[in-house]
Amino acid sequence: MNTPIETSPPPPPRSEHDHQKCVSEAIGTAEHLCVVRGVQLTPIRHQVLELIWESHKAVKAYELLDRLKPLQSAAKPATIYRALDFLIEQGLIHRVESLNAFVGCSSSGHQHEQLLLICKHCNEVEERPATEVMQALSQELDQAGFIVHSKAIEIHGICIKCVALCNEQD
Amino acid sequence: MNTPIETSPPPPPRSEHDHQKCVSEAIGTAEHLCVVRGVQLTPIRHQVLELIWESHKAVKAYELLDRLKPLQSAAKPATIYRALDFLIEQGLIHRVESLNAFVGCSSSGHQHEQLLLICKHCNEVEERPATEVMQALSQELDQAGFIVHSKAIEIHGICIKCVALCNEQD
DNA sequence: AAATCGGATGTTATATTATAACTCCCGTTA
DNA sequence: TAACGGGAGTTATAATATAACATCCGATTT
Repeated sequence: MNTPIETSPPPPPRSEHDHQKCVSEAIGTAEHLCVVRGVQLTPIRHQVLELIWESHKAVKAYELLDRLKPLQSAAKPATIYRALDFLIEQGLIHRVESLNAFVGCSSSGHQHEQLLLICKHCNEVEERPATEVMQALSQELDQAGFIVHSKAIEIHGICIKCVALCNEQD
Repeated sequence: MNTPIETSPPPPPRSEHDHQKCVSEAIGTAEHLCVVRGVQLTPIRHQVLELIWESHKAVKAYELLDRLKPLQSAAKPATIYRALDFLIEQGLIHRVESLNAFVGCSSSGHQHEQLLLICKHCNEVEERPATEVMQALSQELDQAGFIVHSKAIEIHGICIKCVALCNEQD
């Protein structure tokens, strides 16, 4: 019982998941949402979103700038920050406040406010809807009489993939 | 039945609470903890802590620097950042990640990780232990197999005191 | 076609936040 | 006294972010 050679896709390089799928879903959703909302996912914004989605790691603005320059030779800090502002407004990326960095949002259409689990080892950021946490949080905020505009819930530590690999302390 | 003049303290300026009590408790706790832990709450560190405790607002590092200079003419950015690093390490202040700012911690002795409710109107920061939220969060993180090092839970909005005052949008 | 308008981008400059690296001082200890 | 270690002084610079104004370009109106 051999695996059929002709249909098996090449495995993703160093990771266990099909990252192309992550990217195409995210970009596809973004394109769709922007059409629906009547806003422009311009070439620059599209490129920045793609650069962010090259990995699940949080990326710095100036790192994005360096990576954008080969594609947009006129790119300056304002170029990046404007694109980031747009992508955040549209809920297509998260700003990771505790890192001054940015990461793609997997649930752009749905609720945007999630737990972010930030791994110090691999630097990847995992989003979790964490409905029970959010529910308890809503209750707490109601009790406090606090009118919420936005939430940043950022947990730093070691992700499950890295826990296995790293037994030295961080 | 007149109030006894000789014992009534002057009311705190624009606020409903006895802020001197906040300050003296915080400073007292800090002094005590530093002795217990065998670390030095040096004059500079003490002054920075006092400056932070002048209000419940989140304060910027360079704003603290400006306010420290009259007391420590040699103060430079490093002076402030070293003091802030120390105070954070000792759990005496919070760094508000989403503002790049700092605020006193009211529960220095106890658990340090709390909800921070950050009012956009008055800029004050309220800490809340929010045990139910924290419990749900612990469960969520256990389920995710994530080893926690630190948490930042920051909610932006309008606090209950300001909701009454401000009906224009923010 | 010309005028105009708004959104996006180009461009220059600068503000804000934070750290590196090296020195000095001072009190403790070997 | 010498060595050490923590705290602070000092200089320089890195990293992050925004302001302000000019230009371009496509859509709409005149």
